[in-house]
Formats: sequence, structure tokens, C-alpha cells
Amino acid sequence: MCGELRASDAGKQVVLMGWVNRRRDHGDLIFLDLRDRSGITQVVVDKSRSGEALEKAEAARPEYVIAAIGEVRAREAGLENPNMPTGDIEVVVSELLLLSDAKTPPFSPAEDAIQNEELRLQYRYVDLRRPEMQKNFVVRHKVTQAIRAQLSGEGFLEIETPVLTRSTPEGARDYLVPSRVHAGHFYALPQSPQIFKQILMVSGFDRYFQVARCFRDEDLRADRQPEFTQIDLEVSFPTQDMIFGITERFVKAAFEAAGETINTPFLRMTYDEAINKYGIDKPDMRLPAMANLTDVLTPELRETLKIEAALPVYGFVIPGVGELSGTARKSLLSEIRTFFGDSGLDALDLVRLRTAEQFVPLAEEIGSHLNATTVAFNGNNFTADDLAVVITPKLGTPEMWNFDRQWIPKRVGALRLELAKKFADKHQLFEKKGTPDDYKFLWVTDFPMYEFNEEKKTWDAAHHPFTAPHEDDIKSGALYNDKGAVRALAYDVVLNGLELGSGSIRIHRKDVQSEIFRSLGMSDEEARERFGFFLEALEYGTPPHGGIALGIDRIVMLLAGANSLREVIAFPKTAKAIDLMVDAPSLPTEMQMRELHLKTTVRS
RNA sequence: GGGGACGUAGCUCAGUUGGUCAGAGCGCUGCCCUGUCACGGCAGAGGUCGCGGGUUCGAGCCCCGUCGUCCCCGCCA
Repeated sequence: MCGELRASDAGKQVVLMGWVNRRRDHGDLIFLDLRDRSGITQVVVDKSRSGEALEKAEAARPEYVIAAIGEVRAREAGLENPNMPTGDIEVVVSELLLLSDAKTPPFSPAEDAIQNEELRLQYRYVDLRRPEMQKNFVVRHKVTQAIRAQLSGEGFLEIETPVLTRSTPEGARDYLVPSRVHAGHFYALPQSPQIFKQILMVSGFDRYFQVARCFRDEDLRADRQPEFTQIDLEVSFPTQDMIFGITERFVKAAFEAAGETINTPFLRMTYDEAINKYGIDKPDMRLPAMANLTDVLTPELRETLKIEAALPVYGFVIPGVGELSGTARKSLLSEIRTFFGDSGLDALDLVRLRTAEQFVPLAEEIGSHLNATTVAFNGNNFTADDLAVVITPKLGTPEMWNFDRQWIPKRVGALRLELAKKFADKHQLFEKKGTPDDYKFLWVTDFPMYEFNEEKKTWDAAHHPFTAPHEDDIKSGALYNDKGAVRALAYDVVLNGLELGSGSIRIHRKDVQSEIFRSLGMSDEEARERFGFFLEALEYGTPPHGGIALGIDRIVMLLAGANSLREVIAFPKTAKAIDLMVDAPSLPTEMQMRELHLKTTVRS
């Protein structure tokens, strides 16, 4: 292929087929760069060798598909191109075939990425020709193959589950597909294979996995598409540690397939710890934790800093920010106030903002505490280049932060991320160093079982309603009288602040499952209506089981160094869930509507 | 549902205070060129300034609306 020939191939007769990347026309001598997914080779068409070939080369334009028949020749000294892997050779053409001509594309695959993503998506087939995109899909292929090989090697069976099915328990909006045969009835596309994989456990396939397409009709983000791919697995007779081990091994295999080394086992942290130290359930471990300074501050310090005795105080450090000018500090302060200032509730006040060396003695204790936290969590030293930020609520609003203990750490954690993002580009905070430390994996464990729904005044399942509660929290009775305190056997795997996947140990006893449905305010009838088949399955001999699902798109995105899933999905959708190439969604014909027993309230 | 950025030639973008402001580079087309590799030279074509309305003697520029793309919040594991 075009990218494979080397000096050792000199003298060989070859046929190269590919796209014209560039043409350099010297009159009676024409160079064509021929491109396929393996790379680019220079093809030389010399009139003195073949006048016919030269005529065809003159007619060739970028993106024509051609076949070049000729001999591989080592380039003469001084004519090599050290910038190309094939730069030591060229193919001297004896015959040229124009296999396909091409309109001038709206942008050239020979160029680097163009800015106009609308055009890229509309002409995706041209965009995908770009070596960068081809590289991404090679990575994607290698990653999925490595995962398949690893899991197969550990005794997992790959089993497919339906796409036309009924609502799954994740709680996002469903994509619905009308049934022609059953008037007024709809299939739902699965938000995950959750129920099926659990039933596969009931069926005795004790180790299942699937590269599964999932569908969720929610608004998009750079890291969220309406359809995405998960590596989904489930295991019978598991422990949490078993799931963690399996996951760590296949993630390691996936990263190695992409040429990256990572550290295992992953770090672990409980949900509570994550909220308290990072203010978020998916901490970016490349940044030092924040510190709760509330109990650290002496009365004298509080006096000096004018912080009332009872007020909580949080601090955090953004590393590598460097010296800030007075103006920069002022504008940063006002940015922080803007950040906090919208809701009225979160009227926090910034009391001190200094680089470390400017810490006056009175504030040293803050610095040293932040430093200790930093050392404890990141192995870094706290230096003068680090930016220390200390946050406390405004005076006179104590009831505000008492109703929800997580409220302040979450806000401060959000600011921490915001500032990190702000300084990241300037100070290369997240630049890869080519070491395993580029990838900070983390297990977040012991998620709460329930979360309170403020609007409906009910308790919802934080994960999904098949998640098993902690044994201890069943025994202690918390399950019945203190829902907010119940911990679930649910876990997330987080990489550099991005949620890669989540899973749980499931409920395998029908009585516990019914109790959970009840506690979620779901009546027996409702539970039967939605999941009756599943509850029944549980009654026919269910092994303890649990599993996890990781987003392959996100893994590949990180490995490809991309900022958006669209770079690693061949035919992705826009922020409004439109496929610009095929122009989907589209209006059905009247005939289709009739057959499907549908009427729409919208006029076309 | 809300907030922000962007929209001028195929692409990337410039366009000042409303008055030669319809421009550049790349690409494209034609001609020339036997050692280029982002080839080079000469010539040329190419515009509903996203769309609609308004203000004005006059709008790419100001106002209102609308559409599209991207980012974020809400939402979503």
C-alpha cells in the first residue's frame, strides 16, 4: 500500500492505488502524491518514459482515484524527503490508470483540519480521508479488539441483546420506534443492555460482555452523543474487587493497544471523600485536592481574616500558575465573584488570594495545610508558582449551607475546575508527559443509593433501581429510616475528571428488589408493568451478579487526544442531534405514517 | 428550556465612526515549466456579506426577529 514502501523495496514492480493527494506539474514531469489509509507515496510520471501516462497525470486532479503501475526506485542523494516515511523512494510510472475522477472537494483531505465542522460533517467521507481521522479509527479498532481479546481470554462470552426493546431503567428519555403490527405501540431503543445482561446471568452465562450501542434522547455535549458505544459486561458471583480487577485488566490492554502505559490498580476513593476533597463525584486527580480549612483556622486567624467563627472555609491550589500582576489578580477576583454571584444563595466571598510566597505569616497555616493536602494527594510540593484560593461564605447566611453539606464543596469544586481550565492552556497544566501519570484513573465507590428529588419530594435511585445497597446499611435499618445515608454497591471509573463508566453489584433477591421499588415510591403494579418480566426472572434462581459498562467513545477520544466524541465516531450528530450528511431525522412519507398508525401535531 | 461565541468567495479570514469596503491568502480554471514534495511563474473566474424585516438619503457595519454550527448550564451515567 501507499505508506508501506521503503528503500529495501527498490527495484520491485508495484501497482499502487489510491487518491491523488497533491499534484506537482513540471510540464513534462509530474509528481503525484498518492494517498491511502496507510500513508502517502510520491509517484513520478516522466514523459520520456510514457507519454500516455503523462497525459493522464495532467488530467488528474486532487482526490481522483488512480492506479500507478511502475517500479519502486530509491531516490537519488539530495532528493529524499525526510518528512515522509516513504521519502527515500518513489514509484516511477510506466502506466497510469484513472479509476475515478472527483469534483473539487469543499475542503482538502491534504490540509490539516478545517475549522468548519458543519462542512466536515456534511462531507464526512472527505473528512474521514484525512490521515488524522484515519488514525483515530485505527486506534478505535485496536482498542475494541484488545478489549474483546482480553475479555474472551478471561472466559467472557460476547452476546448481543436487542435494539428494538422496551424502556430500560436509566432514566433518560427514550428513543421510540412505532410498531406497524401493533397499532399505538412503540419499541424503545435501549439506553443500555442493563436488564438483558442481568437476565443473561439468570440464564447461566456467568461472564457476558458486549460492545453495545446505547441510545439516550438527551441534549448533547462534546462528550455526549445520542447514540454511543459501551463495553458492557456482567459477572455472576462477583465481588466489587473482582469487577475492578477485570476492568483494570481490559482497560490496561486497551491502552497498551494504543501504545500507552497506565498504572494499575487504579486509585480508589469513596463518593463522600470525592465530594469533600474535590467537590465533584468525578475528581480530576491531576489536580491537588481542595482543603476544608474550617477547623484548621485558629480564632486569631479568623480575627485577622475577618471570618466569623462558625463559617466554613475552603481552600484549593491550582499548580503552575506563576506570579499574577495586581491587575490580573483583580480581574481574577471579579471573575470568581461573577462565578459565584448568580444564584443569590452562593454569595461566597473570597478572602485571600495570593501566590504562595506572598503568604503573610498569618496565612501561613492555610498555606501549610493546603501544602499538606497537596503532598498527601498528589505527591507534589506546594511552590511559589501555585495559586492558592481561599473561599468562605459571606457573613450572616449560616442556614444556607447547613441544609446541604455538599453544597459548598460542590460550588468550590466547580470553581476549582473552572480556574484550572482557565489556566490550563497558559500553563500547560494538563500537558501529556508520555508517562503513566498522564492517565489518572480512579474508582469512586459507595455512591449514595438514593437522591432526593426536590421537585417531586421523593427519593430517586441515584444509579438505577437494580443496584444493591450496602449490607451494613440494610442491617442498620438505614434502608428503611434514613434513605439519605444508604450507600449503594455502585462505582464509577473516572479518568482525568471524565467519567468513563459505572456499574454496580445488583440485587439478586426478589424481596429486596421489591422493597427497593417500594422505597422509590413505585407501586407493585407500576413495578410489574415496567419490569414484571424481570422480577419474575429473578424468581427462577438468580445468581448474585454485578457488572460495569465503559464508554468506548470516551476512551478512544482520550487516547486520540481529541476534544470531542465527533472525532472518534465515524458518523456523529450535531449538538441538535442532526446527521448533516444524511440529513436525519427526516419527515416520513404519508404512507409510512398511515402504516404506523401515526399522526403528528406538527405541520411540515 | 437558559447563557455565551461564531456566520463576508469553495476554505481560512480582514473589512475602522454607517459613505470606492466587495478585499487578502489558500484553493479553483487556463497557459508555461524535467526533480518537486505546502513546487514555481503568468493570466483569469469566483460574492443573495446566513435568512427576513426595520432605521437611514445610504447598511457587511445600527436595531428587531429568525436559522445554522460550536461551547456551557439545566437534562443525561
